[in-house]
Amino acid sequence: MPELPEVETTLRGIEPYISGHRVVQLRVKQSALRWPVTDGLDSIVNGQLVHAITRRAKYLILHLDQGSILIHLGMSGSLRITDGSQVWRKHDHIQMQMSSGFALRYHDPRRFGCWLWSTHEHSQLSKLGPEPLSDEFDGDLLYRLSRNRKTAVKPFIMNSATVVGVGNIYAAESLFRSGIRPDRIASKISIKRYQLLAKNIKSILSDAINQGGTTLRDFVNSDGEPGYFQQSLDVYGRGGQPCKVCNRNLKEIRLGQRSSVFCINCQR
DNA sequence: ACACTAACCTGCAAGC
DNA sequence: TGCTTGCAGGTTAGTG
Repeated sequence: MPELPEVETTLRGIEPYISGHRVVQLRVKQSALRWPVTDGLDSIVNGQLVHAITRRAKYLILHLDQGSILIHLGMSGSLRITDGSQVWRKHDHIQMQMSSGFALRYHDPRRFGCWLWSTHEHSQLSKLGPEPLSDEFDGDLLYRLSRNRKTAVKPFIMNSATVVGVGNIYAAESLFRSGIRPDRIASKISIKRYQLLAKNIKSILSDAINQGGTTLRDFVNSDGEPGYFQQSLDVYGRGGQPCKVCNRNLKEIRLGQRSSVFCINCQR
């Protein structure tokens, strides 16, 4: 589920219940995630105040008195707020009980996410490119970084060293809206087209964040998964179906082991 | 430095 | 009905 808009929406949903409150208890039922949950995390964080929650790329960072917890939702993770007394569902792996009476529950069937403690900057964050919604990210940057790159443009924009937060869904959608084939070689795209692409990445991501906000009101004791696909997708998941613009059937290929759907007529 | 693959893990849908 | 196969929103470790 989690692309950047979902992570941002999760941050906004949980923030009021966690930030400014103290950790009373942390329970880890399953520590085998992408990396093992930091050993002894319970005793480390117990009693510490959560000062703030921030997001970097698709990571959430809980800032505590002595350090921070780096959380990633992987492919299937989710966070929700409970009153701390709810039964543990299958794949509920971690619960952080706060002094407020609310608790943060981490659910992740595929266990590709992480919960890591560090007293310094987390190493996972050290080589990340700019945030897509920041001024630092623009078409000029894409053009500059793409010189001499022989990779296809889709994996190029999904590479977190280029720009963070562009996952498979939004990569496909922003390339469609920009009229660029996903398999076009990155170095062969003009600066003008990269400017259009950067603009579309920004608008698609911020639209999705705004939509996520409307579908995620019920972060407390909610059973449903965070609303995700409310928006209409033009190409993602629509291989073989007609293009919404020209009606030709959309083509599906694989790039870097990821399915990539596009219109051979609208995207060049 | 770059490009590409395999790997982590479970659930689900499609095909036989 | 049941088994097998392939694929799924992400990221990194390893290979050439």
